[in-house]
Amino acid sequence: MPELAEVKIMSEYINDVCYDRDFTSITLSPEVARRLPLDQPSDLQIFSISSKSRGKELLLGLGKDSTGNPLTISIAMGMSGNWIFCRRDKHPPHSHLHFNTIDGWSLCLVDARRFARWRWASWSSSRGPCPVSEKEEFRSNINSNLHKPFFKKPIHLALMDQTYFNGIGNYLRAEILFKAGQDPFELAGTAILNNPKILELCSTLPYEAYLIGGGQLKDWKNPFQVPSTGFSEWMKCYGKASESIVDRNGRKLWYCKSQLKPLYEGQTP
DNA sequence: CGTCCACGTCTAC
DNA sequence: TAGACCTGGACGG
Repeated sequence: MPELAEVKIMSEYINDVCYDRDFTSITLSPEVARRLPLDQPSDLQIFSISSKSRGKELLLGLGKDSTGNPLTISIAMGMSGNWIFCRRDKHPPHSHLHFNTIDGWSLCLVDARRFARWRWASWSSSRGPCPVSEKEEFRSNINSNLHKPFFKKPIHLALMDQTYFNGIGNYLRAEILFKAGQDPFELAGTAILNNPKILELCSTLPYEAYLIGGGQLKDWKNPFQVPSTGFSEWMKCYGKASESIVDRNGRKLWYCKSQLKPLYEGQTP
């Protein structure tokens, strides 16, 4: 579920609810304990929690270990992951990772489909810069690599690749291509060179989605419980467009032929 | 009841 | 480049 906007909202939620809290333990549900262990360092008795996001990746900071090294957990939220801060005796269904305070509260990762992943690590080296919080690095990372074979794939596939487009997912892909008037089947390198709107929208659209409270489509709900009314109107293409195909990776690509620049009219996949 | 579908990665032929 | 990994909601019979 969550793409850049939703992960950024979650990160701010975590900072909000964990501010000035003391945590003492990390616990896992039996469903995930074997597959995704997260052993608590023996010298980690009392810790704080702070959060950052970078594209679709979330990084929890738990202070430093006894030798001064920062303790961080890298988390990917999968399709249905979200966070809730609640009493320790009132964990909601499907809460699989819990950070427990000394006074009976828990920060819970709730994830019905269990696609979320976590590990003791810093930022993943396989993900590129964040198009929103590291806009210039995001752009230069792409512009300085445009000659590489990676950019010979169609733009609709390149946009889903987290090594360059960290944070872009299926609904943002559809909205970016649509609002850029971009033929989804043009090769990524030439599309990016000829249509500056693409990279610009990679930054502005996730930020817009963030400002209106995220994409509250199905199971994902803004943990701040902000009444989000505008999202279905903000979304112009995903789930609405006249055309869709299943892409090479099995994801549904939504696009609208009538919005393409004249150059591309009449062309077919 | 059943089938299809979902905002994402992973790993294994 | 399929599948594997999962649950639940929508919708059809």
